[in-house]
Amino acid sequence: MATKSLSGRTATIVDVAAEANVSKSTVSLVLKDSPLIKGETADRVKAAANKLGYVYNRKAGELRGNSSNAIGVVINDLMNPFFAEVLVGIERKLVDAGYVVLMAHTREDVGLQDKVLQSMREQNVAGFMLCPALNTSRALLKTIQSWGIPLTVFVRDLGPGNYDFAGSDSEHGVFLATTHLLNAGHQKVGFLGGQKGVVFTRRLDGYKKALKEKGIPFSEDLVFNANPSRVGGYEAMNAMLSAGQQIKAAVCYNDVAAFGALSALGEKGLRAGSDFALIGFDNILDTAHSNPPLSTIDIRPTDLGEQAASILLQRIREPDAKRLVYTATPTLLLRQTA
Amino acid sequence: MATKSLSGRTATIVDVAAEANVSKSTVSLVLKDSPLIKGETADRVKAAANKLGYVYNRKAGELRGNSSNAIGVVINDLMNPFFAEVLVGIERKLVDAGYVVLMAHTREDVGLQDKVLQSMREQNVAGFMLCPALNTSRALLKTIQSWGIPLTVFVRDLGPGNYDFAGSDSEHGVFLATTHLLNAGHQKVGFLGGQKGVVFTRRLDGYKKALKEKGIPFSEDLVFNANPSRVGGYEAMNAMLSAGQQIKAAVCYNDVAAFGALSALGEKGLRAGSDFALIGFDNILDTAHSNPPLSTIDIRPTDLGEQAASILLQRIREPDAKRLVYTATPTLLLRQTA
DNA sequence: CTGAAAGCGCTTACAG
DNA sequence: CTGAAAGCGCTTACAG
Repeated sequence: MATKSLSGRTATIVDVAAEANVSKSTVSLVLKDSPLIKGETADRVKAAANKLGYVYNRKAGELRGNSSNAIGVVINDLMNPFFAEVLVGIERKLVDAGYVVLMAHTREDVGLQDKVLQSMREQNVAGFMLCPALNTSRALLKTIQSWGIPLTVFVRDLGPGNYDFAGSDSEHGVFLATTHLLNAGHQKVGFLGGQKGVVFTRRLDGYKKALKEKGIPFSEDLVFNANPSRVGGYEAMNAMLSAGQQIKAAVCYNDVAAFGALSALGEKGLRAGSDFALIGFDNILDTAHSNPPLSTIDIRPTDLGEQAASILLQRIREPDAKRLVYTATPTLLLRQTA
Repeated sequence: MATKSLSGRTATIVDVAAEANVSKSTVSLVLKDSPLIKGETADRVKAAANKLGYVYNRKAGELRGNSSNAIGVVINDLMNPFFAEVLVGIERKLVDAGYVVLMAHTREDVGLQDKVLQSMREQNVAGFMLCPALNTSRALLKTIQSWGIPLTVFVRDLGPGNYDFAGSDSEHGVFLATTHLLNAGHQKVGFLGGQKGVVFTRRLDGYKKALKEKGIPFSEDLVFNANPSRVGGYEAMNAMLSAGQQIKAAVCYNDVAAFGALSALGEKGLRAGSDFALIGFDNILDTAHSNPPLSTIDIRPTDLGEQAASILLQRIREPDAKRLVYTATPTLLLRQTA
């Protein structure tokens, strides 16, 4: 029996062809459900493949056809739930479309980022989804583009230029949050957390714009920088509280910083919502059941991931389409902290 | 010039060979820094490769050599920070070892899980890292083993059997937490969150064991099942509070459920630590700055991920080594909620 | 120390 | 409707 002859070796289309008494071209055609092969033959081939435990060798197929079904996704801060949620959206969309995701986590290390990008290139990915590490040089854009592999940048942009991008309207989001706090009668609204990068600048711009519209001068003294993390938010809130400025309201760089702030507030016996008004940014899942539930700017993280992936898929289909962009419209979501 | 002749096409070792006036075998050898080729020749080849913008085609190399540098990692609940942290550990270890990770998220969908596993198999992965979806059949183990691809299961085991595994001592962890609460003088200690699967059973066993050691009878009435999520924890705590049982202490299935519980407590004006004693499980990053900071059972999630990856790497090196297991020793980490 | 040759497992025109 | 043949870009004995 043909089965015996394999002896350990994994079956190939040649084995299947022999077992089914057809040529390997026929097997190849059957595997992709080509209408060229008549039903009876196809059935025979499938039975043979089954019998031999044949597994398609995608590597060989792709080498020959010069195709690829892998997408390289690079994320920098998976410890932040926001990015985990975005990744879930990306993965879902990509897998639904028949792709497979090559994932890399670079923890803001530009050198590592270069390395994984290069590695993904060697793997011959069909496209890149990149959320650039904090100090990424704009030159990276040209480099990747010169490789001729579709790219969509997400969340953090790389400055002006002709590249596909999916993100949110940071400026408008913070504008909404700040305006809400100002309208609620707070004279001094602080800005808490975050410190560098394009996103920070945009968010601070939204804050400034809201102040300006109310005729309130911007003051650096109300801005408390910190890592966009829980610890960062915690420290920034402590700094804010001990600055002797009587600040009673703040908009946060992101939800995770807001959580840290909530912790600092609680430690001082203060309750967000009554003693201090706080608004986050992102609307990660955790915000719905934090203590207390956080008011935030909703940019639907998972949906953002799906949209970003959709852009890449469209770019792959239409390499010459003009610039593709998705900007999540932020929405003010009031819960209990403001 | 050779460069011109490529015209769009991407350079191969044949092009590099022509440019450097050597054979393609020599180029191949130079690319892997073989000592067989003398320095001068190697330099010439490298210069040529550089000049042509040559990119190694790993797919072709692996096809020929029947090797693979991709590891398939399947996660089920990336929205839970615990798994995100484990994934970070896995990814770090694997990338350090020169591998690339093919990641899939199956959101507890057994059908999807089968599909992605199959897809990864076609990609010819060098190994699998699997955290099985909740209702995974034990038969999956045999299936994957029959494929002859190294596998390490992590966090959720698949029952008794001869397979590599990395997890934590759930029973002992919950035992420590329960005992601590009991020793603190709490008569009624509740068990909050979680509801099915091997991990749940183990954790509940630890709870029972602690009670037994103190001569306290186990009562189903103190167990409040719920999804191992924030909402779940929130609802379970509400049920616990309104059960009219005067429960003042509880150990939680995991940190995320504990966060939900914290939220429910806060809503009722209760402060964990003084009004209610609460202990989580996992020690995810968020616990250090929750409101208030959560006492928990530390199993070092990222480290767990690294250990799990190490096991797979070792299995790849030594296919015939005997069963490899890592069990994180849980440690009681007291912060402010207990 | 380097080259010629065979082959990894597929796909894709091209015949018939 | 199916088969024979060439080739995707590498690697690896084998000569020399």
